[in-house]
Amino acid sequence: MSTSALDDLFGALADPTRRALLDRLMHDGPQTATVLAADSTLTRQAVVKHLQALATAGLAVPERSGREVLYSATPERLAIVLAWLTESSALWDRRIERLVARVASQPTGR
Amino acid sequence: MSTSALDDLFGALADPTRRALLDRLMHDGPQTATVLAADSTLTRQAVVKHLQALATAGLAVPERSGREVLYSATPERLAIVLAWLTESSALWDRRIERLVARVASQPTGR
DNA sequence: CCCGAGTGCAACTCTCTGGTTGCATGATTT
DNA sequence: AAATCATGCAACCAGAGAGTTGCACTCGGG
Repeated sequence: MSTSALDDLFGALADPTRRALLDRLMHDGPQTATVLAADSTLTRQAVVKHLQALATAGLAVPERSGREVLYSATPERLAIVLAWLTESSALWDRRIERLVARVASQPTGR
Repeated sequence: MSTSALDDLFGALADPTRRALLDRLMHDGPQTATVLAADSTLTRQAVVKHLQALATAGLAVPERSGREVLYSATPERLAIVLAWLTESSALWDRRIERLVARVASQPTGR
């Protein structure tokens, strides 16, 4: 119901495993779940679940390539978190508010 | 164990009720749990738990005043989230990286 | 065509979490 | 000192989340 984008985003980022996964995707580029699971203590299935969590939060996207599925990081949605951060802490610190205003003024896509 | 600050922060922010509570604290100033529970559908105890979650994340702090306990928002720690955001998305967008560098250059603690 | 690598689905366990209720404790005010 | 109001603590419950295992499916190469 009230599952807002922020819920999914913060929820996804609340798990250290997921943050690590996201980092790997961003640094090393698109990866398959089995590869990611290989140099992890986790099962492939566990990794898949984490990737799906990232996907529903909009932070990653799966793409089929032959018989394997590549997950890529799509961190554009982190802008939503940034927006909340600044908006909600506007009273706290005007500095940040100003900084964010600049970001928002530029095209968000890519 | 590995309960890092980010875990607590993102975890605390993942709940819409908690975000709403934090907003109220920031906008209306320090409030007591019973007051907050009054204009909410939740029990006082539920509110207390949420406030404690915010407290362990460092986003709020309880202060005793007579027989009541006032919770105040301490959003300075949101800077940690901001830091992670920019640091981890540095590859994604250099723009934000630059913006954050400025914030970091200024004294954080009031 | 068939085998293997990779993925998807489902069931199951365990723990954490959001929420409740009930009662005990501590401070205020009369 | 007593009644009151707010907080604190503990037990308890239902549901979500993290993780595992097992098996079925599908695509690609020999």
